Amino acid sequence: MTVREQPAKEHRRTRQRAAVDDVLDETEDFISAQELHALLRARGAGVGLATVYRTLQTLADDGRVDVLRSDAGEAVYRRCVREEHHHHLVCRSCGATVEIAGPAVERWAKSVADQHGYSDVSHTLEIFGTCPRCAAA
Amino acid sequence: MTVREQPAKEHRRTRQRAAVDDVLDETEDFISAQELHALLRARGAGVGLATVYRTLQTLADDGRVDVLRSDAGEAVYRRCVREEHHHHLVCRSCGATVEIAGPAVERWAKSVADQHGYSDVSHTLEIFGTCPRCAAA
DNA sequence: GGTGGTTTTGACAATGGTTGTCAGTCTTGA
DNA sequence: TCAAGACTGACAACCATTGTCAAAACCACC
Repeated sequence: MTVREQPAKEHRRTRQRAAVDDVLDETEDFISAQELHALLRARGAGVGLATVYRTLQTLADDGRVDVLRSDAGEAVYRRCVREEHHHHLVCRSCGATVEIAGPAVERWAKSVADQHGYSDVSHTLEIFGTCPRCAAA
Repeated sequence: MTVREQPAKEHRRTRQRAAVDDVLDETEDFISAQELHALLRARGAGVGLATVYRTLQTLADDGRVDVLRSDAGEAVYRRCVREEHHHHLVCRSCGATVEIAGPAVERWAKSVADQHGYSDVSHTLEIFGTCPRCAAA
């Protein structure tokens, strides 16, 4: 039983928030505020950068998006989904990405956490390497 | 945690690096570069901020300190307890950290990368949860 | 103890993600 | 329709971190 039950205040529906929502709906992976802003600008739905940040913060506060920190320290966001997550094998050089399922790793992480009495467990795992094409070049 | 396979180059021994080392030795928890810099200044052993950053980066590259990202996105450092590559089980609430060795995961990551032809492989893996003490509170 | 070639340092500028500001705009309930 | 006030956007401010480069420190090697 969690104690934090903020009754998610009502917010006004605006064009900008709808636009951010749309992008989040279409985006499977974590996305940074900067990327989201660039995407919106590219598709013509201009939304101020500050507004993107504020909207994401609000969504995060309401528990409607997950927030992580990328390796570079950038905050990245993703629509909260309860579905099984997957990991990524990313090319360091060209960014080519392969999605990876690792049920064994999930179980391992869970059991390690259990052994130490940690509850409410989540984890992050990314694999980096050089893809065949970049290795050949 | 990120895997690195750089063969720890030799570095010169300087007053500044010794000072940073001392602080790390005395510090149980993760500490930010800014905090470390302030500490050094406070105790009279003035070390430039850029130098603190460089020293920590070097130590991290050599695998002699662990690097994490605080919730605020700040990079935080701690003397490595284990020599080999390892991961962390971190309490979301209080930051309590347990170091984890996962040889099976290392092998798994390697084999997944191999299957897709990726070379020069590294990976990051962190487990987050609520530690027993915070869960009780 | 000198000496020279490197490495390291530190002050400062630059970068880049994120947040603060505030006048003007838009949404909503009445 | 109308007023209250929530929301927006352009821009400045913040701040951790990195880049720069001349000066200082270090470490073989004389």
